[in-house]
Amino acid sequence: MSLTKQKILKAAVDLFNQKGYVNVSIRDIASSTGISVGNLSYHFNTKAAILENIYQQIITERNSLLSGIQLIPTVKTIHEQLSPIIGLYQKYQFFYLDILEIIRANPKIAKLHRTHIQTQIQYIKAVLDYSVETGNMLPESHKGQYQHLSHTLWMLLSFWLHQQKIRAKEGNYLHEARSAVWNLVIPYLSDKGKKNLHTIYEKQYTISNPKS
Amino acid sequence: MSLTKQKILKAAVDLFNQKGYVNVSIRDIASSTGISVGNLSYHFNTKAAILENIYQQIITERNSLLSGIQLIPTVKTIHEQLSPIIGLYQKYQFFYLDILEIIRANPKIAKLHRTHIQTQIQYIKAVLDYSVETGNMLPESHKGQYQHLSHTLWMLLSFWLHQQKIRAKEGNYLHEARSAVWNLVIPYLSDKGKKNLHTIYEKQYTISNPKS
DNA sequence: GTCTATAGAGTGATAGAC
DNA sequence: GTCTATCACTCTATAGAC
Repeated sequence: MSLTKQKILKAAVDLFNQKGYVNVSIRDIASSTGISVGNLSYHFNTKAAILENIYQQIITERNSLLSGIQLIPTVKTIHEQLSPIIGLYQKYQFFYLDILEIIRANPKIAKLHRTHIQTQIQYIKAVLDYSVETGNMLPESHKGQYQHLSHTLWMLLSFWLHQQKIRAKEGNYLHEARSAVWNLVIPYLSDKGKKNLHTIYEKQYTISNPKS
Repeated sequence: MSLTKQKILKAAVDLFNQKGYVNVSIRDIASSTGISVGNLSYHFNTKAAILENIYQQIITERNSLLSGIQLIPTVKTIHEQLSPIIGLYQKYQFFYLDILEIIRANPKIAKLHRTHIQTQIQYIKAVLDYSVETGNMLPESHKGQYQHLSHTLWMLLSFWLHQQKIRAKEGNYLHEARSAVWNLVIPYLSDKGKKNLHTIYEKQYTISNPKS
């Protein structure tokens, strides 16, 4: 990809994150890149084309992130791996914040993203199942329990920034989102799992309380 | 409030729910109401004025709903009261779905809604605390646990429709949102609480599984 | 109260010179 | 590849007749 194309995409992501997808015009992107509208349109025919390229970028980054991950999830590795995952949600936050508008206007991305979400939830479920096997989590107490939990965990991660924006809470995004995840999981941890989690947070008083 | 004003607000809510707040023009609202743009502007100076009136309507309905509620929450009354609350999220879904765009463009509503959310979370917390007193829920196992849980419950309720739209799942909104709430709470229920919950769902196999 | 007509500022996208 | 100029359109809001 040409340098100009890369610069356009970078400027676009920054602007989208700042003002929201629908509030950024191709004029804004052009001037922020330092080129003319005509030139921008030469590189990307439409605004949708820019979005599609960014989405490809998101998928690529996420895949390379997941492929680099330890296959044996322990409490510690899960804790550490949450960091880059949450980081992606932040880097391309406009996509997750404005997802409803985006899929309304772009059926192609809508479909891709839908299966992507499905994959993510199943990935979480697999980590939970494996944690049962390694004795960090208790077995399901009723059928479907961990499917539900996976779904809620996904919601927590993918809407965390959204709720933070709405409530105008500024705190440490990574830290708080990760705390919320662990607090949700705690009741399902075995004694072994709890002990492992405690080791991670031992330097702190406890898993941080929400700021009410 | 004049009949015309009421008709405008009703048409506006319907259109906002269908197409999303930003995608509805005052022309759309006028023609859907069956009046001219000029006439619409006579009744509401700006699009923001329409939104503010709708927001007032939401608050009024919610207050009258909460004031009519049993003060002694049991598992059964909580279950029943979830229905009208979830119903409100559905009736004014555009507000919750497009909340980010709405607060971006309307600081006044942003501030009101922020304190409103705060109240809701504290209300949930109060219900949990009371449920501990009545023996339906276990005492907190660590400080801040139920504050966290209240927050997550609020997220689940307020983003449920959002995730449903994104994932293009059509199922029964009330039924599924309520199941998600109970599934989140189950690990914290006492034996008494579990028994009471079981009574409610006894005609079903179990609390419904998510559709994967 | 209700209408038509229009101002004025945006938008995405394109034509055509260099 | 890059630019300027412009088309064709949509939007909110208002002016002024009835």
